[in-house]
Amino acid sequence: MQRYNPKEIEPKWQKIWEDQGLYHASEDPDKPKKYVLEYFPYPSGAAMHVGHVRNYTIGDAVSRYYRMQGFNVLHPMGWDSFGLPAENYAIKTGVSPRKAIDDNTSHFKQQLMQMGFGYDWSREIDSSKPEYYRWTQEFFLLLHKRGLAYQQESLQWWCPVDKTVLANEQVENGKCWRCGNDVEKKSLKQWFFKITDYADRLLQDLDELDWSESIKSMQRNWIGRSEGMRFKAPVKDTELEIETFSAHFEAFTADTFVVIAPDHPMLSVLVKGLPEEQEVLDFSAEMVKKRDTQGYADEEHVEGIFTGRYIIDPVGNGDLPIWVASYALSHYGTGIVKCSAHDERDFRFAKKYGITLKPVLFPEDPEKAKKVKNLEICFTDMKKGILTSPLEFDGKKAGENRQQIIEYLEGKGLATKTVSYKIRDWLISRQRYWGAPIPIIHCPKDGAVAVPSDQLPVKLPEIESYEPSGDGRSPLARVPEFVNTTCPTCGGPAERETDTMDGFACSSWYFLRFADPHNDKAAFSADKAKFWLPVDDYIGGAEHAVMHLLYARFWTKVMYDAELIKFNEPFTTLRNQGMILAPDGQKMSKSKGNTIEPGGLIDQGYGADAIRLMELFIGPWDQAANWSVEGLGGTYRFLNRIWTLIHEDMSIDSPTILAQDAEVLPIQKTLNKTIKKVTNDLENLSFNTAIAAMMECVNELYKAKEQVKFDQAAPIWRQAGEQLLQLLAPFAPHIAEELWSQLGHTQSIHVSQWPKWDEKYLVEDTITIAVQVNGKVRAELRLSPDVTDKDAIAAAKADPKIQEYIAGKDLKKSIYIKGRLVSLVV
RNA sequence: GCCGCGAUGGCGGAAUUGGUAGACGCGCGGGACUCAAAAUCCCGUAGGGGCAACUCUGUGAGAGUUCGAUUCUCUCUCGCGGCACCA
Repeated sequence: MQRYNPKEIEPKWQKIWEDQGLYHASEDPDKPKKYVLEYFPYPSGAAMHVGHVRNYTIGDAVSRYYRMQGFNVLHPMGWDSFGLPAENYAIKTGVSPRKAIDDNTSHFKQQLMQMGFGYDWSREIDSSKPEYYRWTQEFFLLLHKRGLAYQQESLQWWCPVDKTVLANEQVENGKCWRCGNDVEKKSLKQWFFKITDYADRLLQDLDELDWSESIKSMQRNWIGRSEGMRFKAPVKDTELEIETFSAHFEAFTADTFVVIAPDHPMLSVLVKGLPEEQEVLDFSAEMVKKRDTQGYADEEHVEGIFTGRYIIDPVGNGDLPIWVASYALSHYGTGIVKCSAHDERDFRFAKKYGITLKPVLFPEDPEKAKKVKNLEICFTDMKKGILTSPLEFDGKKAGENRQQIIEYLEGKGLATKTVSYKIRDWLISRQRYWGAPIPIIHCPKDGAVAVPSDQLPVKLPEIESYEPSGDGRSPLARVPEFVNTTCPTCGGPAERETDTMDGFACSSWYFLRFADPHNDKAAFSADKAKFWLPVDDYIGGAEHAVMHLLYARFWTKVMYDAELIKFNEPFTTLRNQGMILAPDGQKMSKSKGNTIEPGGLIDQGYGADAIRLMELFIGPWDQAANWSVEGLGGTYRFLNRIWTLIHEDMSIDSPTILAQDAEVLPIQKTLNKTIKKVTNDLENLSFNTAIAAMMECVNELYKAKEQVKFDQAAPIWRQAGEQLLQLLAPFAPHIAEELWSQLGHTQSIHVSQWPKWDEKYLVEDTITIAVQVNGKVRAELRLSPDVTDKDAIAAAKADPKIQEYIAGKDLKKSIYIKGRLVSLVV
């Protein structure tokens, strides 16, 4: 007998599928479409490990299932290939990023192919090719034209190792997200995208999306919308006016001082001419430096200095001193806050510097209230706290009167309702070589001028040295042929922008390019985009929760506003697969030396199919799991059992007519039960239980093999084998295809029609009903499924075991739950 | 601190969403085949008690709702992920 040998059959079918173009998608209007997408990977030099593979396995299983269900499936793959690693590698080795990326790409592609993933490779894209980034530049121009791209000189996070600026979200705990080194602040003129203009829509539209709660919550958190009141106040003895923002304004009459951020642009104006001017500015600069380098991690350590100025409080709390405080943030709200005894930080700050506090909000508990009054404790509960001031709200719960307080303040013209956000504009300038050049020309006469669309792409020149200049300009600044050009407006001499775009710009629209990857007239045709998009199933890791997923949503909305597309969210459903950890429960990493690569497992003989099954069988796909080599042995054994079952027992030349015979009924039941279970589980993405159901089916067929007279059962036997293979096909495509062809099929199993179950095989003549007495199961009955309530209860009461428990007692209650149990209460 | 998710045998996990807890797999124990091993196949496997039929306990902890709770409500403990001086 021929043994199951994945090493032989897997490469064979991979080649046949690719040669036949099995996964080529085309715009067929007769079939409903499904667009299944996994985030396009960065082709790094490191090998793919079993953790990465899970992501692609999910997408592949889903897309194969959809195809067999009759959908027109688009399942593409490409390369997110701009970015720092290739450039840093070039600096180290002298190998050009282009070459490094090309080498890595072919290696990565080969790894994907040996797993048998069904991608439409005719749609392969590469974000660092001019054919692609030409359109990334086009979208820059679109944002620029719509007033959403602007340049600004400002203090920016600067990574001294990567020698480039970073967006907010790319700074993690004061460290660079890429290299992990401490970041600094540097003043530079940079390009931004105005994502803040879309903050409200990005927030609101989240509600409609079929995304995991945790990702939605991360985005909400990141956008950080809070409603509050904005107070305007004149600065005493000056012509100046300041504005403060407060989301917890209910106890506004308690305000006794004001704090301003040490890096607030207004600070220098505020203290101008005062005797303490220099002292305040020096101290503030010191605080900013301290905060940026080491931070005020310890909450006890707040610092500050009195500015020498006061505001005249608009709500009548008198003259309030203005302090510079280390905890005030210049970029949140207005950067200036009115402070009171009802905020932990304000309270601590005031105590430290001996500033007056005046509580007006108290807890119900009189003991506690006394402590609040004596300033022993800080009370901040704006929901449950009771106000004593102003008079109109005396004795009322702050939480229940928030709206009334807003109306009160607005009615008296004391403050205006405002919304504040945490999200800041997206910084896209990179002082690096390996990115899409920003298509702008700086003209001494006309300023920053957009490169006309017909002059795109602004091509990345080939250079010799990739070393950043260190002065804050990209290596492109050293290429005169690139820099020197003429102004598109006046024709005079001008210079090109030397910054390149953040890699997240490329990934903010790549899902659209897959719809029309070879179009050289436009980024995509409206028709093709309309046909394929939005993405139906987007599958990826949670690491993209705020950056990529927020930026892509932003660009989509901009394109929608520009009427380039008809949808306004790019990803209808988002699935975040759980991480695969090393067997010891740690994250897999090269440095820890605990990575497990599918290539190695394939070489050992397990085969891609067993690995794919294990990726999904190991647990719910969205939960983390530890990789288990023993477990892989289990899925491999399962495939062997299927091989034996079909190869040995079924590949006989038997008629495919369905036998109706009492002997084959158990097989019919097993089969139809499994089809139903696997189909429903796939709809719910319960891959692990779908695989368990197939294992169960195989076990039952093994038993049936012993019991049933083989000859008589042959036709149903064959049908069982074929349908089982079809169920297996999305998970283990190679073995399913091989056995399918051995059974005599000439067309691929992957374009065969998904089997349907027949309910008639699933109805039972008798069912098992549990009988509970006082909530405990005491007996089991075999009854007809359509037994009436009355009969079921009567049968239960008549059961001798039940009699033992209920004899001579009052029956208080009797319940029959159809098909499940009888519950008796005595 | 805030937000989100979770806790079930020796292990990964299942349970039709309120209805017989532990499917399926791993591991372990026993058996068959074999001169032997591997591979394969079959049986057993939550814990305690009993020769047994059987019986008691059991889904992180405690309360509650219910005829009935792994599932719903509240309080707490622990773990994972995210954000964090956000006024």
